Amino acid sequence: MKIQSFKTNESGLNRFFGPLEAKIMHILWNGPEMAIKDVQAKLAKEQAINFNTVMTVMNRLVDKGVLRKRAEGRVSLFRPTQSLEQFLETQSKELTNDLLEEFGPLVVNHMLDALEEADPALLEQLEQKIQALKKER
Amino acid sequence: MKIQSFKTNESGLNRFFGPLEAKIMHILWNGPEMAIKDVQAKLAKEQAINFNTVMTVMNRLVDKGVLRKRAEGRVSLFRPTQSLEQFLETQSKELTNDLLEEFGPLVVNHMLDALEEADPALLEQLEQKIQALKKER
DNA sequence: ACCTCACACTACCTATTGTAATGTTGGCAA
DNA sequence: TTGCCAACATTACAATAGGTAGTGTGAGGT
Repeated sequence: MKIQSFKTNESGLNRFFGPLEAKIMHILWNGPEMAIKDVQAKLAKEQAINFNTVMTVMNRLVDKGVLRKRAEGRVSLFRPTQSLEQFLETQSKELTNDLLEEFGPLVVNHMLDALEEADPALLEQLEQKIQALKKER
Repeated sequence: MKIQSFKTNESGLNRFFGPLEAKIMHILWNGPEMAIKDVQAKLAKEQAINFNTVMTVMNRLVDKGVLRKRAEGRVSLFRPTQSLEQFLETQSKELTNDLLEEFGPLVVNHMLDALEEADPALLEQLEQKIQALKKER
């Protein structure tokens, strides 16, 4: 399985995951390989949560291919299959390609409008990358 | 309600709608204001489909705000609230903004890589737009 | 008066996500 | 040795989204 939907009404990891899934991924991305109990303990700091609930969701994340499970004695240890950076890289690339495929030039204009308002520095970066690309040819 | 999810494993209108919803929107975007029966007739050319099914889905599209319903005698006529062009414009803008918000500079790079491969002409367009923006200031 | 047609209402199915009870098993303690 | 407990597996239920469709209702024409 794979991530296959980007939510426009959420932010951060919640754009790719359900709320509990997102919290779990956040924890696993900001710590070492962990057992279910460890994740539960971290989640419980905010809100009491059932062990089995955490287990079910973590196993589903394994099914989806975003977590990897490894047996260590009778305990299962979980860690993301990709680093957060890789994940964001993969997702943003996929989304960018999809957007260009689907909308083509429309997106180029929106991109510029958005860049101009939000972050003129990125505009500079953009121009320089274009120059660089031109030189390559 | 509003569109709130962009599917990466689909294409065209199916990125924003369910498969039946997408077919219905396609029909309404490529024809005049229509009654349920008209839409059903068009759908039935490919595949027999129940009148009530079409009605339910069309009413849900009204709830979502993408269709508008108008009583004409005892018949209800439906049409999109936005033109297809406006819809795509809105969606691509929203998505572009979200992408930049979420990923910032990452997206700028992917955008360029994708543009270079897919459509070098867009690269030119991009550069010219940047020049134009710079002059404005 | 009644029948038909369009619409409304309701319900069920599948999938996704959150939630949690119940079942199973293997290793350690008494 | 026996038996309990911790961790895992299995199963199930709720909510939401979307596809499907039966049943109910009401207004117009016959």
